[in-house]
Amino acid sequence: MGRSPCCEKAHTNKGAWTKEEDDRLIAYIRAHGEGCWRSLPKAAGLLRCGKSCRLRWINYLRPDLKRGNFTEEEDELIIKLHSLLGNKWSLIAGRLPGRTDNEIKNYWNTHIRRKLLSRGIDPTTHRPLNEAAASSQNQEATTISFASASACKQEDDSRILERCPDLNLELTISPPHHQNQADQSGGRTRSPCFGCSLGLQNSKDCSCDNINIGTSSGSSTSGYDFLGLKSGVLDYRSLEMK
DNA sequence: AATCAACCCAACCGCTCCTTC
DNA sequence: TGAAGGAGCGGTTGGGTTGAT
Repeated sequence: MGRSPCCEKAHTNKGAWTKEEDDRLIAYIRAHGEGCWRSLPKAAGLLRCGKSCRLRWINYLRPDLKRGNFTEEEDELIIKLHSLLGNKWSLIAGRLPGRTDNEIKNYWNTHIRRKLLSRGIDPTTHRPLNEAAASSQNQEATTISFASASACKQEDDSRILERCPDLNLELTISPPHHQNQADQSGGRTRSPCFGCSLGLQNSKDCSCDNINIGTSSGSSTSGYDFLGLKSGVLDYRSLEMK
């Protein structure tokens, strides 16, 4: 029983994508945009599952992807965000323009985990290894993430700030706002620059024209948009507590 | 040069969440 | 209100590549 499969497995290709398949997918999305993934393969003449097409596009073919090695700054940012968000790779990816959740997840598992371990830091709890070992015997969850936030949000917030005082975590929940909204209406998307979205307004990292995206004392109705909730980088749904 | 192990990363799988009816 | 469909997410796997012996 259970759900019907997302596609007819018997007539779909699996495994590595060929150049021809890539070209077909790119051509189709250029012509029609990212529409319904389920129906896309048939429409594009691809013998692939819709999920497979989506993954291929998002992780590999999207034109805005940044290829190449991670910088030291990206490393540190990933570590910092992981300490706050846990394994919420899509949320973390939302803060790293041009990087995908899959890419960051792979990079975490292959590089950063080891890097943290070599520093004597538990990559799961972001605490010193000996301390992490001790607390794990304590049965008390110590990971600071949204997964544990619902029960003790206030406590977590203060702990997060304690560890990352440079990150402004005045989170606000607002209705989803899609980046292409402005595009669709012909307007220019006014999302904050990367620096601003990390709470670095007026710093050297801020490259935007100082759009007021709400520091805590900034815009009256909008709080600070740390996770890009208003800028459309992320959808507020992603922040739901488990 | 051959073999083996470790590493890397693209892709798959199964699940959850959201939307629609 | 609940069921079904679709999209997205995170964990895992498998094949290719690289480095060591």
